[in-house]
Amino acid sequence: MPRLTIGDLAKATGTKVETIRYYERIGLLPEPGRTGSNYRSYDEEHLGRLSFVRRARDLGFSLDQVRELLGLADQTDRSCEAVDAIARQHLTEVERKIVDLTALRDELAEVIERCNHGTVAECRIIAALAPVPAG
Amino acid sequence: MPRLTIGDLAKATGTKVETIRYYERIGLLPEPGRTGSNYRSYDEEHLGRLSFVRRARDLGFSLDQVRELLGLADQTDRSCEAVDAIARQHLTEVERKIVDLTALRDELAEVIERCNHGTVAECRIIAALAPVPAG
DNA sequence: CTTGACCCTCTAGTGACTACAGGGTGCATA
DNA sequence: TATGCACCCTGTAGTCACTAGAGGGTCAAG
Repeated sequence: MPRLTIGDLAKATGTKVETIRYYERIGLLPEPGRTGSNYRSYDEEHLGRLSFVRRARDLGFSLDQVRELLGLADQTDRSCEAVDAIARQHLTEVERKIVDLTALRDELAEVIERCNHGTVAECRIIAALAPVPAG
Repeated sequence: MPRLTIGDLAKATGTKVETIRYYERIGLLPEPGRTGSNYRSYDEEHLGRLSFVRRARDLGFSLDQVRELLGLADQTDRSCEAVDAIARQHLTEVERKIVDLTALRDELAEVIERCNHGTVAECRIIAALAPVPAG
């Protein structure tokens, strides 16, 4: 089994070294063994676990959700109901964010559209923000 | 001119009291006068300024952007080019976020779709995260 | 034997708040 | 007059998910 330094692991997973140490500190990744000179020493299992974390993060799961998913992934003969629930909850959140941002975009676009490129005093963007016409 | 306590201002703008103090601390709002018992005392101008900040925040501008917009709003006879630029830049960011989140939603939905509600070992959601089939 | 790339720990910073802890003030009510 | 409650004050620390830096040790190549 080949041994990896933290830098190797970082390269293999597209993670910064500091982030790996951070994940270890918060208990998301297990403490690896150490070499004689106190360097962290990883194997394939660590690589798999970190890859899991990164893929889940790329899908927008929070670290708490990733922690839960990791815990569930180990209990292979349980029903995957809980996994499904976490994923669906996350999907709902993402969909809500899209709705919110879309409304925001429309409002912003409208405000910008109205700008006649004159002075600040006449600016519709500022007017849209200010509660009174600067009296 | 009616005087407002920080609580009045909070109610009038839908802002938490702590947030108003925070805005003052970071120099986004001017330090108000104080009463004999050291309570902050606000007037209509403070109300206008905080309303401006909140509307800009609701439109998703960062505090740094709000600071810039506030500075620009005071120079009424300048061209509103800079205002327009900030707003357009923000719009671009919002649009990029929508694109990213939409791609994310599609990927998540696909992963969830494939879940056959069996055991964790067979779970397609976990499989989509794990790099190897748990060998 | 020195240079440079890597590794270590520990601390503090980011954005935009939020939440205490530990006090003081003001007003109404019994 | 006491007391209770809602409000105000300062200051500090917590949130999330990292990121950056200080100040040092290790290792391989030339």
